[in-house]
Amino acid sequence: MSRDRPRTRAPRRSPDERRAQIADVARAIAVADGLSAVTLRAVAKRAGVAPALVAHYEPAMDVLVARVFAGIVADELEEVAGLAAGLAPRAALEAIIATLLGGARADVTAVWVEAWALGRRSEALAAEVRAQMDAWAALLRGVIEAGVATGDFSVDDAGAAAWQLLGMIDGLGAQALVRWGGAGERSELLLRAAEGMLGVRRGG
Amino acid sequence: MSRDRPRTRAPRRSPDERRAQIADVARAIAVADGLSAVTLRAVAKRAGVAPALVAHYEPAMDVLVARVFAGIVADELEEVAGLAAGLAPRAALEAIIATLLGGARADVTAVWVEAWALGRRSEALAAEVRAQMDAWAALLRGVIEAGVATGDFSVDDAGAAAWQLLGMIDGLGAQALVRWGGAGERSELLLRAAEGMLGVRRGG
DNA sequence: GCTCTTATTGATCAGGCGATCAATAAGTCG
DNA sequence: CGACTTATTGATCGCCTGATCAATAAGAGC
Repeated sequence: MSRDRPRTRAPRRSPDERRAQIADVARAIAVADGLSAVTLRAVAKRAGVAPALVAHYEPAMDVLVARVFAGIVADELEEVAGLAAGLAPRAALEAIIATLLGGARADVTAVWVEAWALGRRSEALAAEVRAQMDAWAALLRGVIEAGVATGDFSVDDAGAAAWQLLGMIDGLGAQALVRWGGAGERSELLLRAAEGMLGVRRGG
Repeated sequence: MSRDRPRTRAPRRSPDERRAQIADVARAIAVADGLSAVTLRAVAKRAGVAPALVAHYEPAMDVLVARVFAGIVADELEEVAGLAAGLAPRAALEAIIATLLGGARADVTAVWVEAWALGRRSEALAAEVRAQMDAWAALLRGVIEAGVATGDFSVDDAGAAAWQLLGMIDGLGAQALVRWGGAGERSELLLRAAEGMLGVRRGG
């Protein structure tokens, strides 16, 4: 009951354990309340530890924030990549779009938007944002190139198309944070737009 | 040279003048350094006035921030609407996309992204974001409906398509903040995507 | 059980934020 | 010229942020 106020000194842990705990706590805060809620004191409080200890393990908070962002986003990428792995290009495209716009991912999208905004003032975060965008674009480019190879897609520059598709996905996801038409309708329309961009033969 | 430190009391102005000056200064700060840089003290400093005076005219800073956001975005909307006013649906679509993604609008896009993020913590701003998104969607819906009427476009739900298109534009604009392929290529691909979504007969 | 390494902490600094209020001074009106 | 309205200010409060450092105590190894 009175456990939340740390009257007692936090139990001594190995640096690795403590580091891991801090990372976990920071991530939980980011998902729940946004990247900007990942502060020295918030992390310390939730970890049941003095603020100075967090500062000890994380000498610069913006680096921690950048790492938290990277972790969240990379996990989602991995999940989606696994999902699309065995599928044919058209099916993979559909699966990716449906998954990302399916709703229930609003928290990750919020993290993206906030990272974009905060990245203007944190070089560490900005660099990580660029890296994660690269990774996503690479995934999409792979799918598009596969589709070009099979003849499903017809596009000159797969890399450019991948960036474009990524932008469209991000934009619609962000929009969903504020206003939602039905999720089904959203992915349906985006799929048609993507097909138009990728030169899919309609009804194929 | 030493004018930036206001050794002397600011000249007395009529409330309307002062209000207008504060609004102007706040807007300039937002465009240059982002919405989150619009603080009581920053506005006061740049206006050459004591912080308390700004607080006097703007009892709640988040309301000022929301108003600044609305002003910036509404002006852009008006500009683009005027641009598309006389054009046929296809040409209007092209003009809107080319203008918004043409580059040189990175500052406005940054304001959008930041408003999205900050809106999570400022109800005043969130409401304004919703209102401005509504206005943009209405503009796009008008163009789409006109296109459907002329037979240029073929789409079931013009409203849904408008939201979708808006999301795509926002996403690509935001993406351009971080990474840019050529601007020309960007609008070209988006146009194709939009055509796919709107059911444009290719080569028409 | 004693020693010694080190994980942990309290205190504190320097800075930023929004907001409030009595005091001041600049004009305006009689 | 004097009185009065009010635009403007300085001082201050309370809260937040990241960061630093000497002091403390927990636990491992001998």
